Amino acid sequence: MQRESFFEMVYEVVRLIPRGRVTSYGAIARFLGSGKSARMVGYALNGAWRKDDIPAHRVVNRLGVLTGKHHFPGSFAMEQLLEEEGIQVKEDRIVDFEARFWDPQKELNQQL
DNA sequence: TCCATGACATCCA
DNA sequence: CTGGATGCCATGG
Repeated sequence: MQRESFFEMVYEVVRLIPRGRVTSYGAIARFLGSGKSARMVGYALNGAWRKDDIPAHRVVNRLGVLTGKHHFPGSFAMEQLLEEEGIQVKEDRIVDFEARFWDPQKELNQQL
């Protein structure tokens, strides 16, 4: 029995994303389980904005596009938050996405 | 239980 | 580049 919802699991992973790094919905989905779908991650992040602990701006789609910037509370732009951490954003896309990419499955596995 | 929705991922035209 | 279709599956009505 899952004590936390799928959302909570996603939130935990997002919280672990290092500053100045980004990850994709699909990566998180694979990390949680091959059976999960990236859609669920996006769906979960949809409720993340309610929690100020969740750096949802570090989560983008597989192309590094800020697909969810439209869903942000409004005051703060996704790009602004990203550049604040040293991440360059150009045309709603993350510059050097591959270099900035943070794979939970890989990175966390090293530490564990 | 069925139906609709969704911040995705892939494939194809 | 755009747009449509399909797969994926948790959540809510």
